[in-house]
Amino acid sequence: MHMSSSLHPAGAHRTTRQKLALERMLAACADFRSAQDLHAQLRAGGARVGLTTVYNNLRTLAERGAVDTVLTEDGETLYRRCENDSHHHHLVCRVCGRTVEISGPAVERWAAAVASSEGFFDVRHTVEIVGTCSGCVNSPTRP
Amino acid sequence: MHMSSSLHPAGAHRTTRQKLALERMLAACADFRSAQDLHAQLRAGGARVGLTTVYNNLRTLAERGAVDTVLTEDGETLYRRCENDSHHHHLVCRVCGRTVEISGPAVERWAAAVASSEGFFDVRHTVEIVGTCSGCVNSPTRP
DNA sequence: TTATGTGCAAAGGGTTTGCACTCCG
DNA sequence: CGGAGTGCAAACCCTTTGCACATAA
Repeated sequence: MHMSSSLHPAGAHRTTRQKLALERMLAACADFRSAQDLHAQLRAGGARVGLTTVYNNLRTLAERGAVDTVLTEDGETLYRRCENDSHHHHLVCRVCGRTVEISGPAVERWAAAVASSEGFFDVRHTVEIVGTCSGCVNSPTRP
Repeated sequence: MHMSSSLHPAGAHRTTRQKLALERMLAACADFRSAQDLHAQLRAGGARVGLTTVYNNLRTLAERGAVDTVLTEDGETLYRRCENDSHHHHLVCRVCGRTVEISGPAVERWAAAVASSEGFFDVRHTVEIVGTCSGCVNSPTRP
């Protein structure tokens, strides 16, 4: 049995109107957005896209590592395009949502060291830092 | 209007069979457990407790800071009694759930430094490290 | 006694799945 | 054409809420 005919290379991806719209939307957004949010904006912008499709594509993009995901405490997943292929973390403003991508070789090393000293293998870690950004400290109202 | 009569001090807490059972269960568990899980174990142990009550009490305990909570990627909240009042993080085995409390002055300093260099204030952070513990690396089946 | 606590049943809310239809390649 | 992609509706799953009943103080 031939595993894959020359017609369909391993990860065949079709270009569809919906995918393009979603990718354009992601490219235009600076912060993390929920799937529902992105869908609503797409609809508002006149794009005919289903919520399921948005979920499907976001999941795919996330698996592929093309978008970052963050979990909110109320069980929502937020997505944002990576502007940086390498491993990194986020510093998020709790008021305006402004996000800064940060990388810290120090933490990476620390996490790996701690884990291996406890005899753990195949280690992954997540780090989220939230604070109030300078712009929001002085203005009590949301921008 | 008198805000509170002398009969009922601000945070009145009643001691009930259910609360005691839950607290005993938490005291006996070393790792993070889901509400459903704790409820199932209570039932299995013969305790007559409702799922709603478990949720109610866990929420209260968490607000009070008596238990730590962790969010899984599939939207579940896991609870565990705090055995350590100070700030710390967790190293969790993805197979058996074994948890090690870790503290890392290095990360704390790093997080604080990164945040302030970006002009953020009132910073909080979360760190979760997951890996496969030594006991689970060699045994493909779950304990 | 009485209001706090309990717990069943049902609603909520984000996400996934079933499945027939669409349309890219 | 043929199968990847789409999207409605319904299922899922964890969690919360409504409300009548139980019970600690």
